[in-house]
Amino acid sequence: MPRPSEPTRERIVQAANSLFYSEGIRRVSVDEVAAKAGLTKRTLYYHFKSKDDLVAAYLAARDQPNLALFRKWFAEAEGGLPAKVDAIFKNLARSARHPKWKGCGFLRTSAELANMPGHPAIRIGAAHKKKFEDWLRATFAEQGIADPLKLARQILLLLDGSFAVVLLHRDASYMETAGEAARMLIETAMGKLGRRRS
Amino acid sequence: MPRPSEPTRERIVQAANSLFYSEGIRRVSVDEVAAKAGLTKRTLYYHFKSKDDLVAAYLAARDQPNLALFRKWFAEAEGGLPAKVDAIFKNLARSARHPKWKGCGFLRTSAELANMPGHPAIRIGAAHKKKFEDWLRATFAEQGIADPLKLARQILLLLDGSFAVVLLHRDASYMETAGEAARMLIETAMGKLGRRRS
DNA sequence: GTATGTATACTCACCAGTGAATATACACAA
DNA sequence: TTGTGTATATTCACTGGTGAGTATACATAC
Repeated sequence: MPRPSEPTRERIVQAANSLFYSEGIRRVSVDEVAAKAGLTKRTLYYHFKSKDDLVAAYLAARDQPNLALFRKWFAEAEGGLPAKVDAIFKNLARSARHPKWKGCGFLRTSAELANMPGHPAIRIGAAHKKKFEDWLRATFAEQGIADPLKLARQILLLLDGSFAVVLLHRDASYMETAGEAARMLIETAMGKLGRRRS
Repeated sequence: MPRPSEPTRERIVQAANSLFYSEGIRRVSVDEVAAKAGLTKRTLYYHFKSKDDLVAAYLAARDQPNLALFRKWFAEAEGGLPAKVDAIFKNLARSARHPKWKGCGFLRTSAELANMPGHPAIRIGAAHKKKFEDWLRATFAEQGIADPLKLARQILLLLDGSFAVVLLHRDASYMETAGEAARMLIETAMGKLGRRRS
């Protein structure tokens, strides 16, 4: 059946997403992706010019939904800035307890491609993290925080650290530890910590 | 020439270390490791029973030296606890600027093997991080910090976060940002922050 | 009747692991 | 001191399997 066109491409990307994310890009063959999408490899190569191209599409497809989720968790949380950021880590901890969770697709791809610094997939990952950092920075700036970029980067470090550590230890409680640290850094930056000790 | 025995095994592990670290365990073939070590694949398989076994040996060989380096940087740094921990991040930033630097071998391997949670290589990586965390915790406990484990985990998160982020962005300045965050968390835990704002 | 898709069936390269044979060093015996 | 056995160490040549990418042909829609 010809003529599905865009739906077909979409189906391939979804199959790639599912397989690449859960098993890694090197371990999964193009044939497997094609089979999962319900078509042959040759058809897949009609829609994508190479496996690298497919990998890039896989990551590009994760960009927006991931960011949207973070923004949603932030927006829906009760409380001030520290609590709203903390909510991101709490929600992430919940996700991380699902057995199919395998860390951050962008970071894992960058780890697999560490010997190819200019690879398109890495640029997509870097852009993704940059967008998250930018959003945090803008949010902190709105709240009048003195060095919003620095704080945004610190939160990003805690976030990506918890992806890595939780993946290694399979212990989602590290996400909550990261959230607490984030809270504390934000509170400090907001100058709310003078009242802590006596 | 028989009779080198241990030196030979050592040479293989060093070749594996160099190749696996710089290109990833999946991308490097056993033949390549053997060639780099100056012998044939069959000889390599005399010393190691499988590629997985070789990967495990590669990581096991990185465990002690890595930890020793962190302890050395800590010990040699001037100043109090925050400054000594910060020194680890500063030194790491210096390492990370070398072009051959490719992040943390343990984390990258765990990212490549994310679909095999029980893999020996992952257990070695997890044990390595645990050792680092334990050392930090003990150090903080000696200084009378209230919740030394929590603080140790927060530092670990910043450390591993900076590995991941610097690898992705190829921007070592994130290491220094992580160091600042670590400093701040330690100072807060030491109760030295009350004097900051009027 | 030409664009767009899709499938069958291939090529060529690579790769983990093995079979069978060989070379060396050392122990002990003659 | 010279021979001989045995564990150690190494090689060459191979197998079975997989993987990325392609040549060619066929089908459908407009």
